Amino acid sequence: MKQGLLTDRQKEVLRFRKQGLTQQQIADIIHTSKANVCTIEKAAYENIEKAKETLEFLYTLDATHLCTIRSGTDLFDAIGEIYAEAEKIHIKVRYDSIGLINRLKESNPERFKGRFVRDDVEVYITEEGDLCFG
Amino acid sequence: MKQGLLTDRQKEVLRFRKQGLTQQQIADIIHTSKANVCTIEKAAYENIEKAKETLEFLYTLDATHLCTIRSGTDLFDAIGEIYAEAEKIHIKVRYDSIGLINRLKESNPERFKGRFVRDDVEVYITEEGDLCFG
DNA sequence: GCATGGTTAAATGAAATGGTTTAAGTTTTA
DNA sequence: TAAAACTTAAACCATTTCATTTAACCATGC
Repeated sequence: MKQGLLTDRQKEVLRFRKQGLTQQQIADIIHTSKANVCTIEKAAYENIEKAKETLEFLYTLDATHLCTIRSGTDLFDAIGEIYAEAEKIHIKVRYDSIGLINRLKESNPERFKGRFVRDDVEVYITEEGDLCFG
Repeated sequence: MKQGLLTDRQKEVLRFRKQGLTQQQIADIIHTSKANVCTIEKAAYENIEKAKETLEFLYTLDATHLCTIRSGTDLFDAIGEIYAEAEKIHIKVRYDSIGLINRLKESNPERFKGRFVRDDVEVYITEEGDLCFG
């Protein structure tokens, strides 16, 4: 059965990985080679990427591009920029500073290092003031 | 090119639809039958569903199930329940009431009708107090 | 050096997906 | 009610995807 993008095999491997098993250990359990476990895991992450990109497209469908937060930017400067840009187009952002930082961080936790942005972040906003990040 | 789950064809159709065109109008523009536009559009929504399910799986991988908000529940009762359940397992929710309602609503806007929940919503929480909805 | 953990490339077969047509159905609405 | 809008089913073919194997390749740590 395949509910979602991930195959049963891929979910199985991800779960074992989450438990801290090595690829070799997993290979032994599911009776295949570690190379295969590696490729299955890799395919899983590619599928997850695709899923994220798909939903991002959805956002851009009814949201307009607000601004780009450049890599290296301080988080607090970033939210300042977001508020400023939103004001320019007369949309009130639906989040306070704290909420905004939380939204940013949870959109893709790996993208932040402490107070700094690691990669460029595209910011979209809906007419209702909801934010999406790409 | 296919960046994400949706094919170029599918994105094209979704964009035209967002502009309010009928399937027949789109069919004329892209030189095919309206039946085909229908199936393309349908496939697009199936892919979007898959994308959502995929990310939901990711959440459940490192989040634990907190509670189920039953269809018909008042939103304000729902957030009360969420706070109560989180307290039981000694996790502090990372959102205030307003932020929590926003998170809920944007997780799947069609699922809410005014102050009420239309379909059951599964609530997951991470150790850090982040919430996900399934 | 050599065991361990991880990654990569090439090849293969089975399964699925995507776009298409044709043709038969609903539902909506003017 | 009749036209317009939308949905569904069946069949076709080309392309892609998945899991798999084998065999090689980089690190790291002892």
